Amino acid sequence: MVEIRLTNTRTRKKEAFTPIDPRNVRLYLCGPTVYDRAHLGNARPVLVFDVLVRLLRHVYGADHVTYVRNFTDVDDKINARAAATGRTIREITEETVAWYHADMDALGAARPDHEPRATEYIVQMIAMIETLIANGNAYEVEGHVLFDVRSFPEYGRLSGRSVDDMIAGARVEVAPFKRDPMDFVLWKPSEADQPGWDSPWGRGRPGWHIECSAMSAALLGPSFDIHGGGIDLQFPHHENEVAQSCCAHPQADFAHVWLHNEMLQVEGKKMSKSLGNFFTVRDLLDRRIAGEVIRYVLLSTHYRKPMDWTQGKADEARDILWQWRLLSKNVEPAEAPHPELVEAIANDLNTPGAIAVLHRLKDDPPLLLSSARFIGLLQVGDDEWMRADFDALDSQVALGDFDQVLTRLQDRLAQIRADAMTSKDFSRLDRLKSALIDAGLEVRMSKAGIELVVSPTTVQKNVARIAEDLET
RNA sequence: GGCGGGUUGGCGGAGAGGUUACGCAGCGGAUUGCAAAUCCGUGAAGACCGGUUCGAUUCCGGUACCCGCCUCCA
Repeated sequence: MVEIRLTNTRTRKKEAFTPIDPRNVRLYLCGPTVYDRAHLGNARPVLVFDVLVRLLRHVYGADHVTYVRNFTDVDDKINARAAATGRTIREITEETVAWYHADMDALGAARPDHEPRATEYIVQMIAMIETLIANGNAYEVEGHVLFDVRSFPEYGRLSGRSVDDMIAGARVEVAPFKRDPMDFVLWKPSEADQPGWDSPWGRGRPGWHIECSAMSAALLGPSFDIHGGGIDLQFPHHENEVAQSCCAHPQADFAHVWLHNEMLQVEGKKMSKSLGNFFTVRDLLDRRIAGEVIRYVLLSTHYRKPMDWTQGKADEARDILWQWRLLSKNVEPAEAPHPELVEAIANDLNTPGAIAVLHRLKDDPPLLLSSARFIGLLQVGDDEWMRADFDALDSQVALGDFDQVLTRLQDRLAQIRADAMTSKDFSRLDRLKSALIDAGLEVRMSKAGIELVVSPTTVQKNVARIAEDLET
């Protein structure tokens, strides 16, 4: 069996992965707060986990993995969006969930087994908060319930901070009713115009952190295998989850392995609205950058390193995928991926190493195909982006399939070339050739004949025009 | 101030204490009416300063610079 090694934030080491129960390997990934389109950085942990889940299913069996990713659908940002647009919270969250699904689908990320919504687990959250109060880890004050960080000696261990350090560096205004400045909210009161649920502490809504603790416990149990997210969630979100879950389930030990991906940058800078380099996955798709291309770029840097999104990388990825697509056209995939590729992924999800393996498989298209698919590339149906549409074409001639246009062109060119070879006058042929190259076509002439190959830059419309002119 | 990530050849980007990463670009050759594609070959690296070692880009310490978290942004 393939040995999987993962870097565990909890221990700061790369460790051999041993599931609690090999018949049911359980993972949890913090999902989005649904108030707007997912930006490119949101896609990174999703793809990291997508690759991880593919590996785990390969090793432990497709039916022996449970992958949970939540939707946070109660949050003050959502409330603000509703107030600003005059729409209902429900409309906004439903719409955003649908967007999220569409965008992540486009990146080839398989849907998790469960996608719980926070609002469906309020009962479990209230129960967990009651337990925390009963255990002496939380207290109610002025309609709020707060977690008492001093009651959990391990607090700060995941993120490598001590409570005292955090207080020293804190720049937060501390609510006067907190026992300790680092205490965080489990439950807070809602105004009449805010979403709220009845609870032992009055009508209110949950704090952010308790959601993930309650949903992971409900769907995966108090102890499970892998928990992940962006490194920015390590503190406070994940630290607080650990505190809540471990105190509510003292006999359990919550997530065994913590995986954190480093952040994404754009052209060397942090992606932010103020820098004007902020964009969503949908923005890229709308610019006709294929989901598969985005996936390739994100997987071409190891998940624990900061990664830079650049247009140059997107272009290179497009060209490589195009080449692989041509190579594996009409090819049946081999039965299994290349062992070295699986080994690379098993070694702390070394996706750049896996891509290097793919490059070496150019001579074996079936194996290239099965191996690429192991990391979600060259999937059936993801090659839509290779077909330019004819919508804008206002040709007089009915064109039919573009392949037929190319075949006709090839034949005409071959004829013209044969004539040129005898007359030694290549001027017309050269003019045609450069016109076709300008239109983005590859023109391959050999003794065997002429082959026209579409490239990522082919403007089919222009090629069709040339073909048309040649006919008349 | 505290915690963490990064710094590899022109660009992107890995593994490994000693033997080719890989890709893109470049260069040389084969091939071609000319090209393209393809094939063959090839140069090019490890921020800086110390230490450990027979040997370090890889381990340890320090310096510099970049980035992030500590503020419910993955």
